[in-house]
Amino acid sequence: MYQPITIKDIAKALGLSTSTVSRALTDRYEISVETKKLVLEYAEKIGYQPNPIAQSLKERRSHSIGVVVCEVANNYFSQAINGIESIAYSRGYHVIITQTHESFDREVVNVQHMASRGVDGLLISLSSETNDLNHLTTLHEKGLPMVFFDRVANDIETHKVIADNYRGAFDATEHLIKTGSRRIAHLTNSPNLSITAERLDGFKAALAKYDVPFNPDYLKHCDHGGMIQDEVEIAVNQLLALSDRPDAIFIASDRLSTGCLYTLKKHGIKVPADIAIAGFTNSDVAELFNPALTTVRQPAFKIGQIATEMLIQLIESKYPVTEFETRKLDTELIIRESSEHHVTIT
Amino acid sequence: MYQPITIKDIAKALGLSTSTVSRALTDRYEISVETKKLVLEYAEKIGYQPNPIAQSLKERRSHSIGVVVCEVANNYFSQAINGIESIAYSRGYHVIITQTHESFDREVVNVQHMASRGVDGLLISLSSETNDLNHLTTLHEKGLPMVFFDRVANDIETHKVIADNYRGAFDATEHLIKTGSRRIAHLTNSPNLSITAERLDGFKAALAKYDVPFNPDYLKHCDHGGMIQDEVEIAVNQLLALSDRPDAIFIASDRLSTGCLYTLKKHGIKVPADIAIAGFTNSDVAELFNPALTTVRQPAFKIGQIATEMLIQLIESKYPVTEFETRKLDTELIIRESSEHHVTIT
DNA sequence: TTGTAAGCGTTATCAT
DNA sequence: ATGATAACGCTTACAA
Repeated sequence: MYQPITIKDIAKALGLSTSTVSRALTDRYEISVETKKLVLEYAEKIGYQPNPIAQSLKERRSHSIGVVVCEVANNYFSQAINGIESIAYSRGYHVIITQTHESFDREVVNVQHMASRGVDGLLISLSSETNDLNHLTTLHEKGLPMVFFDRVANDIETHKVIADNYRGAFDATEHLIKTGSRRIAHLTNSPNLSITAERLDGFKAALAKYDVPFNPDYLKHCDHGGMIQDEVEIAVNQLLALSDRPDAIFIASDRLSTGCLYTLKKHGIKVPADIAIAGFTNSDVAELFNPALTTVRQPAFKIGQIATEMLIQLIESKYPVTEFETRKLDTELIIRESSEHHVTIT
Repeated sequence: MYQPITIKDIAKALGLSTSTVSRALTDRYEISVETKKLVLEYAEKIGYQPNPIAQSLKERRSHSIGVVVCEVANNYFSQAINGIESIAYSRGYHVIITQTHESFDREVVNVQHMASRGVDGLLISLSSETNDLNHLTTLHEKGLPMVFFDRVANDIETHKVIADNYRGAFDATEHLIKTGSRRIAHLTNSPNLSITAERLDGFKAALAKYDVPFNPDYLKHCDHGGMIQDEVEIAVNQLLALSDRPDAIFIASDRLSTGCLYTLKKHGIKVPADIAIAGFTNSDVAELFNPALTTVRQPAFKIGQIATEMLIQLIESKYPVTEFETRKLDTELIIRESSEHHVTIT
C-alpha cells in the first residue's frame, strides 16, 4: 500500500534532522547553501512530495476553496467554474466543486462538509430552495471567508459578484417593446432567488418607461420543484391559453428559454412571427438553432474570476475585513438580424 | 479567526481525558453508558465537528475521490459526474472534480495535485492529447486505486467502465444504411482516444456488413486543438466539397454533432432530405431542436455510478486486487419519426 | 547553521 | 471503564 516518502526519510538518509530538511525545503531560514542543495537534490531524486494533509493540520489552512452551485450541467455555471479555476490554479488553490441540485438540505450538507474539511473559503451561488441562511451565517460569523456570486444572499454582509440583472432585463424588455410587442409575459425562476427579483424589477421598469401596464397573469414562476421541462410546458401553456394571449415573452434563464422555445415549436407557434422571445441564456446550442432568439448574455467566466480574486484576497488578508463590495458586471444584449428569421432548418 | 471546537475542549469541560472523549464519540471501545451519553450530548450542544484533516493524517486516508475529465461543460461528463456523486456521497466520500480542457500538461498537474492531496482513488477519463501514461502508471504501481471511464487507457490494467461504443456506432451506421444512405462520412474525435477507435471499428463493421466500401476521404478527425466549432466547420466543408459528396454523416460526439448541424444549416442543407445525420449525443437541447437527428445515447449517469462503485470497492478492499474488469454498458439508439422532419421552427 | 522538542487534532496502545 | 502516551508528517520557537 502506497507509502509516500517523508521528510524523515530524507533526514535519515542524509544524516540530518527533520527540521533542517524542512528548512531546506521551505527555504525560510538561513541555511548553508550546501546542505540546501544536498537536500533539494536528494528530495528531487527520490521524488519527495510534501504531505499537504500534514501541512494543513499544521498551518491550519488547506489551500483549497469550495464552490457551491446548483448544477454543473448548466452553461452559466460551467462557464463560471472555468473562470474560478483559471484564477484559483494560478494562485495555488485547489477547487472543490459541489452541487445542490436546487435542494436546501443538500446545500447545508455540502457547505458543512467543505467547512469541516477545512476549505479556506467558499464561493456560493444559492439553491432556489434556500430561504434559511443559518448554515452560512454561522460560518461567516466564525470568520470563514465567503463570496457570493449570481444568486446572492441579501442578508449576509460579504463580497458579492453579480451580473447587472436589472439592466439586462430592462434592455431585453425594451427591445421587445421597441420591436412592437405590448403584451409581454415574463417567464422566470423561483421567487426565492435574488436574480429573480432583480430581473423582475428591470422588466417592470422597462414596461413603466413605455407606459405598458404590468399584467400579473403574464408572470410565471418555475421553482424547479419537479422536472423543469414539465414546469415550463405548463407555464407556457397557461400563457397561451389566456384570452389576452401575450405577443412576447421575456425569459429569465437559460434552461427556461430552451424549454419555452421547444414548447412553442411543439405548438407550431413561430418565433418571432407569432410571438417574440428574448431571454437570458449562456448556451451556444440554443442560440445556434434559434436565430430569432434575442439573448441577454452574462459574463459568467469573468464573474467566476472576479469572485475568486475577491475570495483569495479575503483569505490572505491578515486583518479582519470590514468593507464588503458588490461587483456588478454588464450583460450583453445580442439582437439577431430579422433577416435570419423564418429560416427553415428542417 | 475561526477556531473550531476540538476533542480537547470537550475533555477539559467534562473533566475527562481526550481518549475517553474520542472513544465515546467513535463508539469503538467499551465505555460506560453514562459517560458516552454525557459526551455525546455535550458535543452535540456545543456543535463539535471532528477535524477530518487530523483524521486523514491519522488514518492515512481522506475519504475523498478525485475525478479527471476534460470539461464539465459537456453533457456527457456532467451527467457522469452526477452519477459519480450519487454513489460517492451515499458511501461517505467527497468528490473533487478537475478539468484538463484536453491538455496533457493539465492532466498531469491535476493528477499529481490530487494524489499529493491524498485522494483515496481516482476516476479518470483521459484528455485527447494524452499519449504518455507515465503520470498514471507511476501512481498505479504505488497502489493508488484508479478506475477509467469512457476514454480509457489500454495499457494500464485496472477497472474500466465504458459504453458499448462499437455497438452504438454499428447501430447508428446500420440505421443510416437501412434508410438509404451509401456515401456515409464519419466525423470523429482525436485518433488518440479509445472511444474514437471503438466507434470507427463499429462504423467500419456496419459498412462491411452491407458491402458499402469504406472511403478514407469520408473520415474526418477533429482533435480539439483549437476552437471546436471552427474545426468542425472546416471538416464539414471539406466533406461537402468532395466530388462524391456524402449523403450521410455518422458523428462520434455531442459537440461535433452540434457543430455539424449548425454548419449544415448555414449552408442551407436540409437534414435529412439532403443529408442524413446520426450521432452520439447526450445533449437534450441539440435533440430538441433537431427532430431529424438520430441519436446514440450513452448511459452517462450509470457509467459514473458503476465506476464509482468499483473504485470504492478497490479503495476499501484490504487485500491487493489482481482481477480487473472492463464493464461495457449498452447505448440506446433513438430514431426519430420521419414525420417530424421538415418542421419549420421559426 | 543546525538540532531538539513541542504542537496541530485524532486515534490506538498501553497501563491503571 | 478510563487515563496517559505515542504516533501520523510537518513547521517553528528555542537551544546549542
